[in-house]
Amino acid sequence: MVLQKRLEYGFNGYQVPPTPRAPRSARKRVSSWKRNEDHNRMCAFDLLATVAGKLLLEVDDSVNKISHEDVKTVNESIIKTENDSPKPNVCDQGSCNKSFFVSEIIKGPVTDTCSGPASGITVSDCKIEDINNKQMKIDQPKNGKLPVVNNVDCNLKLVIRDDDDDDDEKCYGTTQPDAINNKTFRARPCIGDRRIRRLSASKQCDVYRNKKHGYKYQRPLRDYPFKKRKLYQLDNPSNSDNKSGFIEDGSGLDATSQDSHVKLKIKSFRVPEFFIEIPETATISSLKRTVMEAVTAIFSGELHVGVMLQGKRIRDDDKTLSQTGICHDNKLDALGFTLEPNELQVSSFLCHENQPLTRYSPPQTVANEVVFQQQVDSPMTISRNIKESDHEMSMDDKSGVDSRALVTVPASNVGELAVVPVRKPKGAEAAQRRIRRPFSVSEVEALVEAVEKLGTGRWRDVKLRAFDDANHRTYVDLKDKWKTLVHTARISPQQRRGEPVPQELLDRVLIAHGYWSHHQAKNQLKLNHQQLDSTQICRLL
DNA sequence: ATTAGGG
DNA sequence: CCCTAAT
Repeated sequence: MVLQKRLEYGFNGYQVPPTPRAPRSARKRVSSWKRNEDHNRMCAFDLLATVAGKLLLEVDDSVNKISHEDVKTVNESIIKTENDSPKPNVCDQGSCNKSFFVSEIIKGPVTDTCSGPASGITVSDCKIEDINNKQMKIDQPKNGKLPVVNNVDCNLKLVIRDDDDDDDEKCYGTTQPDAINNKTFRARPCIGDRRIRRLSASKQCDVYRNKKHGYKYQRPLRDYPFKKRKLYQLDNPSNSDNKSGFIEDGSGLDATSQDSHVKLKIKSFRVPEFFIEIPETATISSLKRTVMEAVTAIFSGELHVGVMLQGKRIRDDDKTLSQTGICHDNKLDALGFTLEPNELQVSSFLCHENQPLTRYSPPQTVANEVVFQQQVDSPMTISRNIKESDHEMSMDDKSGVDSRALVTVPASNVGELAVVPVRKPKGAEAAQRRIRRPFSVSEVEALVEAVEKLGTGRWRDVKLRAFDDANHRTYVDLKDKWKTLVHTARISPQQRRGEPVPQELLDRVLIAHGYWSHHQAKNQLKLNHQQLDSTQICRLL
């Protein structure tokens, strides 16, 4: 179709670094994530392009014909200019999964739920509003050539917090556009056993006129790569009243809370790049509208959110946040342990056109994807200042309910759009490797101390003694760490890597190791003697 | 569920 | 950290 021809969408902007790093061992598991997911998916940008194309249908047909050649030229120019592949395709190289990203997490104290398996993070109730509180006035494109809009940057702010109950209601009620869109952006309160709280989103699109090719948005280069933000604790419910919906810092937050929820703040939701064609005679407002609609399309269906931590894909929905290192560990804190701030990235949003809040249950999909979906009535209504809505991340799921069954994608549209963000079952999908969390010196100290007392054969006790509250440290971990500690203590300091462990501790390690090795040997002898004795006794009898 | 070790 | 045989 002509339309398709005219639609050129590219993606050569920033790309999230490949999640799977070089495998560390021969037993490496290739991240099946990408492999499994990308294939049958239409990337969000495809959809955007499609939507944009539909918008263009509104333009007089004759106009389209007239401008066809120009458009072609424009696209080619762009390709050339951007030094991209001849046919920029967002979905190539599986990059479409990385088209969006959100980062910034607010880490809050966690206790009770840390011990339980978590089903993941659920996000919903998304609102999109013009960050500048401006009402979008859109004019219909008239006629003329078709400029190209590319590099549309969208920034969204998502806030996930554990504020209790009805805050969102308040929020929704306070603003006008929300009253209208309330339903629109309302997602289901629950996805499986995950409870959904609120999420705030805002978005802004900016466009500038490209001298030759029409309108082109230019993303600030300084924004690339996306900034990394540190975690900070947040525990002030009043923040939910923050009109802006943003928490700028963690000051004044209660870090002592025994609350077991993690505060997650998502900021800077960016669409690296995509192309939209509009008539060159389009007005600024019409351009805005087109862009808005295209972007809106992302939210018109469902969004699939991938969670990444420290650049690694978190695939196991049942992994608690603490296990992934997101949680704040009070005990460790009390011990003076320092947990590295973790960065959480939520990425890979896919949308499905014309899929308003429908859901079906693909038996074997999206095991590890957080899904939030929403419905958009009219792009026109999407604007205004930022609203907030929180989402609770429920980690107290023990039901074993398969959250995968809650993924949302109308089967009917699956084939049509080929966008099914469905992950192949691929048998028992290998569990994701845990996030590496190097032992801090204080942890090592605690470990040494415990081992000195308990010996090297009672790792469960060691765990209970010194790492009872460190959910991410299993007794196997402790055993492994001891193993490496012993090794570290034996090699020359020059060969050691990572955070240097005080020699004093290493000395203690060697001492304890020697001592307990002896001990164990002695015990073994004892046992052997006892066995012999009993055997002899039996014989005698 | 733990332990113990190799990978 | 992972994987697992052996307890």
